[in-house]
Amino acid sequence: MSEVRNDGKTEDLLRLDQQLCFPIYAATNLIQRLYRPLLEPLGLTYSQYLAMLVLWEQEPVTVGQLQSCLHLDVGTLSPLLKRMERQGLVTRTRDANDERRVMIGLTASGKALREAAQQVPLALAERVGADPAELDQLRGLTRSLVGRLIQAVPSRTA
Amino acid sequence: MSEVRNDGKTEDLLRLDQQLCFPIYAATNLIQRLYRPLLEPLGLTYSQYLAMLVLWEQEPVTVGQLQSCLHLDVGTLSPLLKRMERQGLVTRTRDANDERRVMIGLTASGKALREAAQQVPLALAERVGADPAELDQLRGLTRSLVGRLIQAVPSRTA
DNA sequence: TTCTATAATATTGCTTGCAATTATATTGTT
DNA sequence: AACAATATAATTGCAAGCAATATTATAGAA
Repeated sequence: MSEVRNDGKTEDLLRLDQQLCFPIYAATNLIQRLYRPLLEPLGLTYSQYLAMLVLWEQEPVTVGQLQSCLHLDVGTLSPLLKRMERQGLVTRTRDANDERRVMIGLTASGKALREAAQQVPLALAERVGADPAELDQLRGLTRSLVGRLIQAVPSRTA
Repeated sequence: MSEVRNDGKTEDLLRLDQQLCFPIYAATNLIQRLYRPLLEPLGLTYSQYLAMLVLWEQEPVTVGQLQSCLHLDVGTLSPLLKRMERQGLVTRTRDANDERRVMIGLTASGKALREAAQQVPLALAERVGADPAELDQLRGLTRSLVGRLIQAVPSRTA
């Protein structure tokens, strides 16, 4: 009988352009499409590139450390790292002191790849061509959101 | 011989916390993990939820329209829509005027699902618990980035 | 009309991404 | 020492996500 009963406020909350999640989702998909042709010559996917960014800073690192750095599930990282090992970028070795841990290290060619990767960030920034100050502000706000999300998402370790 | 030769500036560009892409990437993954338990009772994945948001606003719609609304590849949308059809949420019918087009419409239960979805945005906002003004600002900046990205990403229709 | 170019969607093959489960190792308790 | 609890990583099963390719339909040119 009654038509769709809404006070008008809750109805608007379902509009696509009211969502915050959607532009973030769209941005990450579009960004990955932009990275692809830049990373493909390096033999890297976008997530592999992120893993390499971690490893180029610190190495070796356990799978769990990578997990908490990248906020990724182990079910994502395990096969990803195996593919990277198969490509000769990283080494996977059990920690002798704690056989549960797997240490991820860089091979020589993994380390060498850093040189070629140097130009990726600039090439991408050029393609996007946005105001650096605006991007800085966006990064800050997004980081603070990520901080909140980490609190909000139930840790699967429980 | 020579150590890693960098001027220090380009080196920093490869640091994970220098990236804008990474917090966006992490945010979207974490957001989807937050949505999952809210959407699972509705029988929706996150991307299916986004498609429903479009359809609840306008319907029927062609696959191509959904594609440009959501900035998704047709290779993503085609199977997604088939799954939604199998679940009885949407209908897929060839346009009689142009047999190339497939019109996506809502079934009765697809329309009805809107009621149950009403509480999702508020439930999520509550879990995240961030300053609404900050989120508004973030949404604005992200939207403008998405606008730039759309320009930057080569359209596959070419 | 006929033949080619373009448009719209679908399919294939691959890499994520995650929940749930499993396998193995360490720690803690008794 | 024995055994449960915990920690770490791998595996399984499913749904995206996209590039490349294929398929079918319309539009355009000859």
